[in-house]
Amino acid sequence: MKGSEHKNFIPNLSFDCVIFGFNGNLLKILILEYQNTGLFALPGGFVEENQSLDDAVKQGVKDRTGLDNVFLDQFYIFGEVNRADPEHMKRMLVANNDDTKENRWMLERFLTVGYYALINYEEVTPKPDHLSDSIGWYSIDELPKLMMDHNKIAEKALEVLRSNLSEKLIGMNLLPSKFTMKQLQLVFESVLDQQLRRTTFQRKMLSLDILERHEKLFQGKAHKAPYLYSFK
Amino acid sequence: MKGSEHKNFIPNLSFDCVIFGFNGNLLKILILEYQNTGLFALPGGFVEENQSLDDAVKQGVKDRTGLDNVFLDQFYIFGEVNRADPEHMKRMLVANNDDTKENRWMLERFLTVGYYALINYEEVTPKPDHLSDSIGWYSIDELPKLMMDHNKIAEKALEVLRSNLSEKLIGMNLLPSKFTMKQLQLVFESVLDQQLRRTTFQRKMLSLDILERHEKLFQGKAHKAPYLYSFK
DNA sequence: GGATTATTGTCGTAAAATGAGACAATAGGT
DNA sequence: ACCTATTGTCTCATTTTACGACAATAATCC
Repeated sequence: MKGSEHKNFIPNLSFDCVIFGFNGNLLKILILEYQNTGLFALPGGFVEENQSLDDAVKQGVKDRTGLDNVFLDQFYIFGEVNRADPEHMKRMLVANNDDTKENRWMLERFLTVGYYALINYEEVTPKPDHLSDSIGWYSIDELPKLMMDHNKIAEKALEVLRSNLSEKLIGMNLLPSKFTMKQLQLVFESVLDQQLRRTTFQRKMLSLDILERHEKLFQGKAHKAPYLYSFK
Repeated sequence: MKGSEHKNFIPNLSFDCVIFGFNGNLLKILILEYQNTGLFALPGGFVEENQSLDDAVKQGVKDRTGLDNVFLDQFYIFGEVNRADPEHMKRMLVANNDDTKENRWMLERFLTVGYYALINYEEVTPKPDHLSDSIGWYSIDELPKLMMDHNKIAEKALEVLRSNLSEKLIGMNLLPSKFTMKQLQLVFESVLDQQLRRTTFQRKMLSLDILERHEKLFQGKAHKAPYLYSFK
C-alpha cells in the first residue's frame, strides 16, 4: 500500500536542502526547529506525482523558509536503508496531531535527494512554516544535532560546495549583487576554511575577467575606499 | 496503487548505469539491446524495498552485464516529469510477454539515479541478461539512439567523468593493475578528448607521487621498453 | 590644514609549475 | 654493426603563483 494513501506524492522519496548564507564573517546554514519536539532539521519535503524534482525543491524551499529565487544545485542522493530514523518522524507527526493513518506513509523508508542553496544573507529574512516554530542560522562548525542523517547531509553539502567554489564560480550567490574584493575574499576563506593572500587573490580574480568594476564604496572609515564589483 | 502490486521495489525510482571501458584506443560505453524491440538502453534497474541504493546498483550491474566488483560512482538524479517515454517501456514489456497487470507500474513516471562505472576492458567479458539479446561496446561519439533520455544520461556521465578524472584520480579503474605511462596518457586523452604533451604528462604524473614503478614491459618492438606502473 | 592611520590597488622580484624541445638510452629489426 | 621507433630525463623559456614593497587615499586627530 506504499504511498497510495497520499495521492499527491512520490513515495519513499524526499529532498533536503542545505541553505548556505554568509553573514560577512561566518558561513552559516539554515535550520528549522519542529514545534514541540526539540528536533532540528534541514528544510525538506516531498515530490508531487507530476512535478519535476527541481520544481519540487524550489517550491519546498519557498514554502518552508519563505525564500524565493534561490540558487539551487543537486549534489547527492542518500540511499541507505536505515538512514531515516522513523522515530524522529513519528515524534514530529504526533507533536503536530498529524499521526493519522493517512500520514503513516511518512514513517517508511525514504531515499532523499540532497540539494544545496546559496543565498544573500542580508537581503532575505527566512520565515518558518506551520510545521516549525523557529528557523535560524547556525555556523557550519556549531550545528546542533540534527534529526536523522541531516548532519551527514550538511557535511557532504559543504564538501561539494568547497570543490565547486573555484571551479564553477558560484560564490557570487552568497553576496549582494555589488560587493568589494575583500567581501569576496572572505567568502572564499569561509568556504574553503583557509586564509588567502590578499594581493594574490585580487590579481587572480581580476585576471579571470569575470568581474565588472563599479563606483567606490565609502564606508566612512579612515582609509582608501574600495571599489565595488559585480559579476559579469 | 502505485507500486504496491510489486512488493519488492521502491516505486517511481530507477537507476541507470553508464559503464565506461577503454579498449586501448577509444573510450566506450556498454549498451544493451532489448529482445525483439530494436531498443538500445543503458543497463539499469530498480531498488528493492530493503536494499541500499548502492547495493541495488552493484547487484543490478552484475545481473545485467555479468560484471562484478566494479568501480561505481553516483553522479546525478534525473527528475523531470516526462523524461521517461512509457511507450518504450511498453514495447519492451510486450516483446517479453511481460505486459501483465503486475507490471503496469513500470509504465508510470520514474525518477532515475545516474551512476557511472569504470572497468578494465580487457579483463572482463560482459554477458547480456535474459531481457536483452545483445550487449555491446559503443564509442562515446558513435552511440546509437538510446531509449528514453539515456543519451542525455550518458552525456552527463561523460561530463562528470571528465571533471573528476584529474581531481579524483580515478583513471586507473579503466586500466589493468599494471600499465605503461603511454597507456595512462591515452586514457587521459580519450576522456578529456584532447592531446597531451608526453614529457609534461610524464613529469606531472611522477611528481604526484601516486605511482609505483615496476619491471619493464618488453613488447617485442624495436625500441626501448617502457616501465610498468601501478597506483600506490 | 597638516600629520596620522588603516586599508586598498598595483607593482616587482622570487619561487614554482608548465610548455616545448633536445638528447641519450635502449629493444629489437635489417 | 647499423637503423628505427619509443622511452626516460634534462634544459631552457614561459606562465602562474607567492610574497613583500609602496604609493594612493578617506577619514580622524590635533
